Amino acid sequence: MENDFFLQVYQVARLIPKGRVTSYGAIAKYLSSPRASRSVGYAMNAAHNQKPGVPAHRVVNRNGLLTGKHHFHSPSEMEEKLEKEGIKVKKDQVQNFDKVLWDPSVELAM
DNA sequence: CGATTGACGTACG
DNA sequence: TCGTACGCCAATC
Repeated sequence: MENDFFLQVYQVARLIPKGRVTSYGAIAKYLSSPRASRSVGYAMNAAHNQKPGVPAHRVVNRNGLLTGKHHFHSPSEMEEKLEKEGIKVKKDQVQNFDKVLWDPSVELAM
């Protein structure tokens, strides 16, 4: 359904498999708005208010950089969770980003 | 309704 | 290769 743009972002974010990450642009692209990467990040800003708990820590920028870690309860919580899922994070930078990258417009396809 | 902001992305120098 | 500028989309003031 054509829920709010925010809702779609949350839905996709929850679909991110464990040990995988995605980028704001990838989600935006999946929402038929490849240029709405900024809105995706904005949506994540409200993700804190979501009850289900959006795995925003699995969402990073195009560079695989944890740009949004500063918005978590703790700036280290993001990388800590990522490493906990098997993702290697080096100084806010996701290692093997291409390997752990989970693109909804590719994995979910169609 | 207009202006500003933001967890981005791409282009240009 | 690195830094700065501009554009896009949605929400908030």
